[in-house]
Amino acid sequence: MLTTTSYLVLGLVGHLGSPTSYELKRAVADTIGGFWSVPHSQLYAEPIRLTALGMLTEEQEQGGRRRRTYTLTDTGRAELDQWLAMPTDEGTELRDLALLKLYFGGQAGDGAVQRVAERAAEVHKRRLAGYERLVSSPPPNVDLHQLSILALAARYEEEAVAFWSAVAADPDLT
Amino acid sequence: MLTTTSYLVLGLVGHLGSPTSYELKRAVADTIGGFWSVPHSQLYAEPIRLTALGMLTEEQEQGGRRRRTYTLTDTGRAELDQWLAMPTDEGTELRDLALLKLYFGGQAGDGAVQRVAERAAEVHKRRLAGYERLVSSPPPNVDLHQLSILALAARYEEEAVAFWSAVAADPDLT
DNA sequence: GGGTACATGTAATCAGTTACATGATTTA
DNA sequence: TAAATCATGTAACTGATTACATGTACCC
Repeated sequence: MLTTTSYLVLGLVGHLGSPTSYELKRAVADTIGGFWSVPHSQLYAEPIRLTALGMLTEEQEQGGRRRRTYTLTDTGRAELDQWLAMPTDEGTELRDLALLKLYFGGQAGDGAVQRVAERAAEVHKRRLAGYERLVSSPPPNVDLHQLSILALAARYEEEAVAFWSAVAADPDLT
Repeated sequence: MLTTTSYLVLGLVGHLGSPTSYELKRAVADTIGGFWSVPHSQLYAEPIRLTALGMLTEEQEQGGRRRRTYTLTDTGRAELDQWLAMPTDEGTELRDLALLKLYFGGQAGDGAVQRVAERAAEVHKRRLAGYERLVSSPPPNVDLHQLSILALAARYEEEAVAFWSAVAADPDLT
């Protein structure tokens, strides 16, 4: 019934207190987005569903932008708690278009693998720099668990930079 | 128009020659699944779409299981080539339910983070073992690009094991 | 005061998920 | 020959994607 997106929203609302959809969007873009992305339209649609289910309450501004702010209900809090406490057997899915292209690299034309690899190396360098900036000067209301995740993500990005640099240097992996 | 799933199917059909949907399913489960999963129903539905678009041809067995085998058309091959040659700006998304739960660990009840971490450590140990087995004795028709990806995935799994073990040992990260 | 970027949402379409269902092989 | 598992598919529903659209604030 509830999807992962639902729990993500419940968790964020719990963490942020009484955010608007736009604030959810910002929070996702800043941090979670790296390992669980959600398009912003979902961050408008999902709170509405959750409100209908009694997991959130909605309060709308009168006048101005007429923004809606959401807060957890006791039901929503209980649902979130129970989900957080349940271990999962799913591992990590390294969803990555460039890896998918490399996977089929044997079928690619001349130079294709190298060009893909060069771009991927750049992308991961940028992300790595971003994470390092975040870890060294974290925004307010980022806690230790969240920081540790950023550190793990940063380590992955390091691996990825090394990996793609090697592929770019020797696209046929001889 | 074409989705990533489309290209995944085109790539697999190109790689395997003339697979059935079931063979696509096996190929995904064995290797790609770790970094780009697709439910099996899509591996039945998508080739039908691609056939309608003229990118695949379908041949159906008479009698027996009446399986359908697919092969690339020239159009399909061209579409795949062009996609493979195009670099992408998207990075890796580390889609991981356990990380998401840990992200909200500050809101979780007593012992929840630890239990999630213990399970996650086990899951990643198993995956690591699986990748190592694959790398040391790869199945036939796995090429060098694919092997290198498995090696990268294995390195991530090592990181993950270390990460989750540390969290399990000290859930509050003091 | 006009442009530009930020902020806030809605609508249509369709891929993806989930569940169901049954046929073919193997094995005990 | 019964049970279990592998293999092959279909159907319904809905969440996710994509595109559009407009309002508000800020800056030059």
